[in-house]
Amino acid sequence: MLVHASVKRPSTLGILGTLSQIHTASITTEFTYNKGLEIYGENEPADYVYQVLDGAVRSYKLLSDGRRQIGAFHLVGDVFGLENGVFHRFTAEAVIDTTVRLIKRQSLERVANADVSVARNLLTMTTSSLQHAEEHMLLLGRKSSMERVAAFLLEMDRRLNGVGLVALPMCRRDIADYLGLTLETVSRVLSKLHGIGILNFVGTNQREIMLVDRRRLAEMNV
Amino acid sequence: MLVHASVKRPSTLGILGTLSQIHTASITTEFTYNKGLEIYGENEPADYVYQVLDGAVRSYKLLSDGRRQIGAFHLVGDVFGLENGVFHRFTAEAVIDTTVRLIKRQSLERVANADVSVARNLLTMTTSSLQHAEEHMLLLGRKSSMERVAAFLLEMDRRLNGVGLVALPMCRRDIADYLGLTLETVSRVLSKLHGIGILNFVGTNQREIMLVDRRRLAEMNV
DNA sequence: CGACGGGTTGATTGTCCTCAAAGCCTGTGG
DNA sequence: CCACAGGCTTTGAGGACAATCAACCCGTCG
Repeated sequence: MLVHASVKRPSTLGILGTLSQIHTASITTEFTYNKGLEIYGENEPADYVYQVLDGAVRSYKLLSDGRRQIGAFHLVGDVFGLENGVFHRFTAEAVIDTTVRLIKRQSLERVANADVSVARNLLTMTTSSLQHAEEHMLLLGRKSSMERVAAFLLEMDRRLNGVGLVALPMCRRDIADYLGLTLETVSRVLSKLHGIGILNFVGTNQREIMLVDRRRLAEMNV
Repeated sequence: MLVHASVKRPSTLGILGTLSQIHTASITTEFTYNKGLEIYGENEPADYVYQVLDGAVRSYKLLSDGRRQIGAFHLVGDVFGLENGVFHRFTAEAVIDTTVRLIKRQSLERVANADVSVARNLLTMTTSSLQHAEEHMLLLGRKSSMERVAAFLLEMDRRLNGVGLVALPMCRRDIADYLGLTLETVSRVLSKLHGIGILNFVGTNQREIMLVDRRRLAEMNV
């Protein structure tokens, strides 16, 4: 695997496209990370805020013995690395080859201090991260392996257009570390869901999943 | 148990005492909830924001079959119910008799729209909730029962003044639902920690805990 | 006193983890 | 074109940790 990151064309878009209020000359840059590359590390200075243009990113924390908890996957369009603080609280890595747009945190803060609507936008994005984390605590604390996987598939379906055909960018281990399970358990549950006719595997690798019966899947998600 | 809530003296303090920027005439009110009383329910309109003046509050979500995940305990000084949205995402209940200060969400938003420093304060509070949730995902997803209880005791010690004597306001079931365990497991782990000389039970009920060896406790928290 | 809420402890069960092996696909190099 | 290595996934067997079910204890309060 190639292990390097390449700078692409700089641009002067509204901040991360999402904070469209800012049409001042805030310079944003594009950057491509190869699969597996670290974008930033936990406790590193949070100098930039990112948006996924193509690909997928995992944000995770590690325990000292290597146990990993993925807090979120960031898909196309998602903003991540917005810490509202000096340091990153997660490590972020490219799940597959991934292109991001980035902007200096300082530029963002400068504008937010002057413009209330931008500040409110930062608050909205932070709140939606919080909401996701709150739902995920419920999943991690109280749901069975079956319920976790069902919730995961429905979340991915929703976020990847919701057409019932889910092309997962991440491997079983990533899914497991997101759901607080082992990769074997994830694999077993998926096999079981396949066995009872709720999903089918499409194509050659096992990452493309057709949700045959989303109603029944939703029922498993309590 | 008495089941009623009583209004106390209204006051015109800076918003919740915490958002001290607001010395406008934003009316705040005090209110007392008896032990076990609901302060607001999940999905109810979020008309007020609260601050604990005395007592303790639990915020939780329920699954349809009654499984409960407590997302946070709110202790004296903490602000809660700040949803930045129209609806509450948790149910909040008084763990013990609890007095809160409250302010209308609308007043808060009105000021935040005019004053960037207030908006930034809302963002800071939301960010610190997010940070707590992120740490808690790691705990719920990847830590053993021993590690969870150790983390809990250290968190409570820190938030209740950090003198090593922890007077827990909540019962074992609340702790369990916060840590993603059963009350029996919590009890067993506490007994074990007592057995190996890390903590002592003080007084007649089992809620007052002396942390004899915080260093060793911290080591269990990975 | 007796009921009740809260806590501890014991016995057993069950879910998920661990360890292990094998299959499949991709890419690489002869 | 084939052989082979490596990454990823599945599947099986056995084990461990926490859940479940149950009994009992202790204070408090009516």
